[in-house]
Amino acid sequence: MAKRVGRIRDVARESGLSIATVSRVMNGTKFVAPETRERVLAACQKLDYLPNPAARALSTSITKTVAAVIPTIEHNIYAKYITAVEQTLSLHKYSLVLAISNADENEELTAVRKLLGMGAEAFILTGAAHSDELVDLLNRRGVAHVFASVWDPELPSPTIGYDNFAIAAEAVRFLTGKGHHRIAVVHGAMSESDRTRQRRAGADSVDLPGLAVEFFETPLNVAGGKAALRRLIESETRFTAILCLSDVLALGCYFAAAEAGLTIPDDLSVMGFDNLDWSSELYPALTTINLPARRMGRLAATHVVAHLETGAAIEPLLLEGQFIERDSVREI
Amino acid sequence: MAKRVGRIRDVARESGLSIATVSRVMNGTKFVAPETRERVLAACQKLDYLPNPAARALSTSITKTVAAVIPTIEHNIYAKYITAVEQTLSLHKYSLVLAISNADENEELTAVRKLLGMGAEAFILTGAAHSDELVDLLNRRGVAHVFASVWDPELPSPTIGYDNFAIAAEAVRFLTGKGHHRIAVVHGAMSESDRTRQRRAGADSVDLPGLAVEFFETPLNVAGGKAALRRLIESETRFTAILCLSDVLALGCYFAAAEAGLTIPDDLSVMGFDNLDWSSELYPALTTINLPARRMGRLAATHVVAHLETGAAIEPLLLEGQFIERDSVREI
DNA sequence: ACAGCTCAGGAAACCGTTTTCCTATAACCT
DNA sequence: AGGTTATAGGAAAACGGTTTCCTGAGCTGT
Repeated sequence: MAKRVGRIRDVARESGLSIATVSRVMNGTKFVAPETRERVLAACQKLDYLPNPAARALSTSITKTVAAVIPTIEHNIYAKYITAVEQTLSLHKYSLVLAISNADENEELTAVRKLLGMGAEAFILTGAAHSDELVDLLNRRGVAHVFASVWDPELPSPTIGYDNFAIAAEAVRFLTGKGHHRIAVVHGAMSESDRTRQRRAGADSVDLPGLAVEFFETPLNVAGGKAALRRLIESETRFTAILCLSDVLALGCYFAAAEAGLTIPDDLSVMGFDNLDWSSELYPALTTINLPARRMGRLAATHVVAHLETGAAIEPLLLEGQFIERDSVREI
Repeated sequence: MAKRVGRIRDVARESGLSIATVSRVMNGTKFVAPETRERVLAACQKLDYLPNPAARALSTSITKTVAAVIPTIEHNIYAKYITAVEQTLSLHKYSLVLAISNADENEELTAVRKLLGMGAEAFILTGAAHSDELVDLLNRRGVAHVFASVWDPELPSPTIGYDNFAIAAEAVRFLTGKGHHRIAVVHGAMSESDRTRQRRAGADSVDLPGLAVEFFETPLNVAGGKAALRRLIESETRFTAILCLSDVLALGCYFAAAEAGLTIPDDLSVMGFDNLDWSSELYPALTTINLPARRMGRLAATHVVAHLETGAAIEPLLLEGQFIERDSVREI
């Protein structure tokens, strides 16, 4: 359906110059007399000319395209991060090709194959758990990639993200510091996210006398948070604090607590993870850990672009989580 | 940094055949003797060959790429819709290039230029308000496009979406049917969305004796919803119902109502718009209007692909909103 | 006045596919 | 057996740019 569109030779003919000159004007690669330049530009304007990207890519093997694969964008933390990636790439005149893997390694592999076959020059992947074949494929072809949302300097591929293990451990210690010793940790499906696994392991790693930490796995959404709270109310242990490994789950806990007639933080302290926009608007305002998702996206994109343009290696980058103490955790 | 990668002629040499044959095997365009086919496949395997997308695109002028431009993905309704677009395109072996416009016509135009220069074969745009130059550009180049999230059969470009005006009007009528005659309509920035403008106009179009509808513009997030509720409590009019033109605003209203000691729906009825996942989890469960965002994404993608593959025209498509009556609106 | 430079701009090779012809061989028919 | 027809596979021409050479004109310096 696409109309026959102006090609470089039409511009050359129109301006009475050679295609070489036109190309040089388009790319500014070499000095061209100002008057000649004007003629070319005028012709481009007139013919509504836009260089054919495929031809250009074939000739230069530069596509200015970066791919990102992400488990979902429906969780706000990913949306923030991807938005930052897109904005940053855009700034550097790169385009973002997005694939959604539904947290499935096979879908991810398929997506990467497709994106590779589309000309993506680099990949931003989420998490550190990927099929061997995927990493292999990327390495064999020498395609740059970063794992975002995780930080693990031991990995052969560069990672830009948080130390999920350490932050979760710190969160538990924070709660014990407030006098909580029976803590429920509510988290999403372990099978869907290595970061959840890391956080859970981190929470589990804290070893203090008298400390009891129990885990509740639940779907990663508000309904899941509600269900988890109901379950843990019915459990034998009388928890004094809940650590939700995502603010979304914390929101569910708030709702379920209201329904159960429990007051936060008097009857139960709740702590979140992510610091989503609305977490400060809850009543009581949610104590949580800010993950700089936007900054992470920006950094991942910046480093990938720098690598593509200058060949600079992509170094692992640790981003700090930041404790935001508000009103949902009380000292006991 | 990209490694020198196997090309078709390497495969041809390796298998002792011509590049034409290799190409035919790769594309299955013509019968090739099974045994020959095997030889080619083996060589591909061995050399880890993947056709160069730029060369292919240049030769066929097919990029299998569709672009979507969206104001934000941080609002869940857009995330759902884009997810569906991506999944559907993926199914048809297309890739999604995503650009985020921040609801700014200039950014949008810049993005479209970039995407066009990247080889996007079609565009899925959001809303019907775009700079003239953008539409012009697309038309001059004969690039297919759809406007999603709106429905307006009068427009020269096909639209797939809802009749925002009608749905909002219906929502007001729904509330009056419940006996509400002083209704506050809370909505996001008019300047950022033609759909908001349409909805507001729709709500404003209802003309019944004794009906008073007032509008409250506020940032489109939870904090905005809270702020709006505070404002309308202080207004002179004693509203009995609030129509939030997005569930996110409704959530803010819930929070602010709790803080103000108002009970929903006894003191105040609240109605949402969007039917986000968690709206059923609120207490009281939110009465809202389901917008089939996922279905819209799927349809937009399907039609665009059909157009690209068969040349079928893209017809305007009206999707119905669906009233979900729950517990946040009471009869008075 | 002429060698030596600089510099604008052109010719043509090249990027890696697809696809159109075209040829050679095998199969089929009478 | 000889002519006709399929059919597998090859040679080469696109596709639309970029880039490497190269040429010729205009300066500069002595």
